[in-house]
Amino acid sequence: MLSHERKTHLLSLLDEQGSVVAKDVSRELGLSEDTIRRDLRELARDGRLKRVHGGAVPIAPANAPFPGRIGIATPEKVEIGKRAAAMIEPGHVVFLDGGTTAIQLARHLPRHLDATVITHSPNIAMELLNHQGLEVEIVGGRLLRHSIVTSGAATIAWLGRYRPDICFIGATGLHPDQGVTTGESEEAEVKRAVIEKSGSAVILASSEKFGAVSSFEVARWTNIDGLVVAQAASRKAAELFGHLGCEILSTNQTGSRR
Amino acid sequence: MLSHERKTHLLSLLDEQGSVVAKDVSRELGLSEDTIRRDLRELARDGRLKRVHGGAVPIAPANAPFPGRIGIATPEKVEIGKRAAAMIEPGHVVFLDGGTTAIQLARHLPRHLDATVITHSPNIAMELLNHQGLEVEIVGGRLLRHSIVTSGAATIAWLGRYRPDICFIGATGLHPDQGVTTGESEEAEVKRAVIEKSGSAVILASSEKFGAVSSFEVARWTNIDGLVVAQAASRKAAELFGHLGCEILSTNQTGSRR
DNA sequence: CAGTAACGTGCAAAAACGTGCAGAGTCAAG
DNA sequence: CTTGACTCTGCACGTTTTTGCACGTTACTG
Repeated sequence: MLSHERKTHLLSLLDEQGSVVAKDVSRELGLSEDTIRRDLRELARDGRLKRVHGGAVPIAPANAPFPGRIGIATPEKVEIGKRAAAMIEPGHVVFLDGGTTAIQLARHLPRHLDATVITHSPNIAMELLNHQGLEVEIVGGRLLRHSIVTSGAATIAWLGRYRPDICFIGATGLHPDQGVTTGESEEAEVKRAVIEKSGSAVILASSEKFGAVSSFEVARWTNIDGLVVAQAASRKAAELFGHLGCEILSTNQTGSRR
Repeated sequence: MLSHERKTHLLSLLDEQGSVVAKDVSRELGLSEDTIRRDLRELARDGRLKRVHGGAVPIAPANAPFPGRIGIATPEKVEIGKRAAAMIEPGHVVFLDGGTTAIQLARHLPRHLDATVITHSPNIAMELLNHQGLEVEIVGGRLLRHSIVTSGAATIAWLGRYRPDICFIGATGLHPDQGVTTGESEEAEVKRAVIEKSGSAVILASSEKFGAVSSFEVARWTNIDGLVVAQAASRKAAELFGHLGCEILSTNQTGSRR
């Protein structure tokens, strides 16, 4: 790994998570802390970040009023996003739901992937501007402020035109008996419609949602093909959802094939 | 293998992966590291890449300034945006074009204005998230990277559903005889469609566009109702466009209301 | 105020580097 | 066909950069 790659990695971590911890990065990359510290020192000398005890923080701490950046990226969401991104193959037509985990997916798509992404989130669309090879299709409609997605009758009608190969859906409740649920009625309708049209449906599943039930049903388990979970949560996921007929996908498991 | 082939290969690797490691490439191609290093050195001398210890990285580091943030806000665009924002009244249904000037308009909308904004730019939509009173409607379609708006047949079809009270349109050419023009064919079609559906059409007119002609016609002057210009450019605007039947609007002039 | 974690510096091994050089291949003139 | 100039490639060798470890110092934590 080149020193330059490391520095880029550090800066992007800083961008995604708001801070970096030298120890964590050294473990993640399999390098000594000294090396990471040296990199951080040099980046700090160049004014690219601010060095603090234990790691580093962005140079201008209060520079993120832009709402597109909201939604803190927990390591778990980053991991799930990365794993899900690896499922997308060249030529695929993919639907991407809104939400912080989906943003991580978008962020970790290979930079030159040749595929089509359909999304109803302007947030996701903006995130994908950097990906040259990608064709991006936006589903219009009334914008829901809270979740930064479009919804409503217009959105549903428009969705009827698409038949994605695969869709990646977020949810706020994942319960063995109650199925996949979310907290907003309109959003639930959109998710339902997407899942129905898609060749396969994959849920982006943070462990905090395990066992939870929200008010509006998105799908029964029989309609879900896969569940992307973090490595640390894969055992719990297998216990809860393993018998429901959907594949549990996490890093280094169940086929690491891209 | 020819030296030229190798160099092409190196550059494409760089493009795909964001960096190349001399050792890896030498192994991959079955050549000595010296040869690869020589190639890299020459490519670096020609300014095609940047040499670093261990390999090379792209010349313009992929520091990808978040595209939503780019779009320099010149004082003139800010002034035009402010002036145009003042034209929007409670209850209005407004169409907002994409572009840097339109972003300024969005940014200067009263924070609690009770109105509806229709836009085909995810950029604008994100900008409007902060405006609590606003209803935001996104027009879907294929995303044009360069201008950050949707376009294409789907967008045009979708537009058919709206009848905005007023639309604010950007353009790259404003010529007394040649009318309003822009540099992208698909975009021009969208702008045409919007103007046709709108109760009144207003152009956001930076003075740099005065007298310019781009390749694709957006509208004739007879279809344009207003031209928002900066104070400093208002005299020139009056000379050029005053006789064409559209109102020239700038701060402190021509009735600051509506 | 004591214990722990993080820090910086010096140092040595390893990796990568640049340069000079020799062998192999190419090409055109003789 | 031969010869000489030229280029490309890989190797040798000395130099520079990077990296991890050791060790003494500094900064947090309770």
